Amino acid sequence: MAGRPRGVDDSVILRAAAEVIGRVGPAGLTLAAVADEVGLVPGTLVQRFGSKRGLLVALARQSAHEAEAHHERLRQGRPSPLEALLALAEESMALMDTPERFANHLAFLCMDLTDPQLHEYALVMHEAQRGAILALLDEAVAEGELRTGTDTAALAESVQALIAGTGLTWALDRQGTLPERLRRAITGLLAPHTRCEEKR
Amino acid sequence: MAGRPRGVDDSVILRAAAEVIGRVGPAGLTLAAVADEVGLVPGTLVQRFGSKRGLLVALARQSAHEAEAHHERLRQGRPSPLEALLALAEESMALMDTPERFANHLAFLCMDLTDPQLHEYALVMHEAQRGAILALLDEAVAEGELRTGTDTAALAESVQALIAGTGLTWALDRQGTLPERLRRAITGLLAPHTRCEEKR
DNA sequence: CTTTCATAAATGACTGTTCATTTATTAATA
DNA sequence: TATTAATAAATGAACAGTCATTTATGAAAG
Repeated sequence: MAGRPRGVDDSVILRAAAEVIGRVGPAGLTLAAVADEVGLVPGTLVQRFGSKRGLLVALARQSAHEAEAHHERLRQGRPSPLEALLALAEESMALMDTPERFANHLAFLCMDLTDPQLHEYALVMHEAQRGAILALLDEAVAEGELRTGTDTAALAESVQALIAGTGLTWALDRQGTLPERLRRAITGLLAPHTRCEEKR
Repeated sequence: MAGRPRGVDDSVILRAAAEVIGRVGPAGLTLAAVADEVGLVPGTLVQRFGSKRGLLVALARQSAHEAEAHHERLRQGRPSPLEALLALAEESMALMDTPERFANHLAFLCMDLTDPQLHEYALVMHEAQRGAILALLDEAVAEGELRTGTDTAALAESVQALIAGTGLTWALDRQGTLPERLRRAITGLLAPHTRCEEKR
């Protein structure tokens, strides 16, 4: 006994919300803007997600799930663990192709940090990313790309910090492209621990 | 020709604004909250700073000037350039002693990035910090703490990214204290380039 | 008396939320 | 099969609250 079918799917609405956040930031986000984007009306969004905050929670949950799923199939088709690591870094910034969008999405993440329920999902994403980084570093050691004995756990934390931090410096000084700066920063960090570095 | 003297100084108001931002975030910032903090009334702030945005611009300007002045006298009393560098990292997070406050101040920085006028001051702060980091790294090379031939420019960029990024990871997983994690991350990054590392 | 600072009240715009109503679809009944 | 009931989705108008800003007025100094 189903009633009227939904005109637009939840995931479409959430994607629209993410798009709006990227454009006007989390503070400028309004139900009217999201509703406009998908051809609905503000009240409908409240009825479907309970409240504005409910929509944001749903968005955080979807993002977390998507990120986890993405990390699973990251190694496929990459020539080496370290190349896969660089790909992870770049693709984690997929939605942030301009300094403004990066800033707005980062601001959304900051908002997450002050709301217990949102923080939960942000933490899931964060730990999934660190797990993926650590796995790739361990694999790099196993395959001989990195020196045996490397403290991969400490390195993983630094790599993760470097990814977010490089995005921020890029958004500030706006020089070059983000992918190229990520590549430079990460390879610079890992260079002293690579095998070929031993020949120096 | 002075009329009635001001009850509270501009700098006091701006400090209060920074405090409010740290507590409720830039989105939750309201003129009423700031006015309350200093014992004034919202309208007064509008008259003195032109608008809410004017107050934020003034805050950004003051922060930039304070940061520049602070970097000047950073080397004094520090045993070594690298120790001074660690001090710089820790003190740049002075206002962000809790994960929430870090998140809120970072969100304010993100807001800066989308407003041309605010971005200008954020850029000044950013470049002043990078200049200070670079100077300390160069000094470390000159004094023999770091290997000669080290690419200090590239390293400075990484250090700066690492500072902000480590703050973010700390705000997310909330493990340990920020100073100790900053110290670990930065020394880890620099370790391969230190002199004593050559003995390996 | 003029100038500057501060106040208090009022305004106007914006926004999340609610509610009654309409629309579209499925299930049951004769 | 044709018709009716039940259900969920969506609408549009209205509500209530918040907040920055403006205006008119008073107070404190030179």
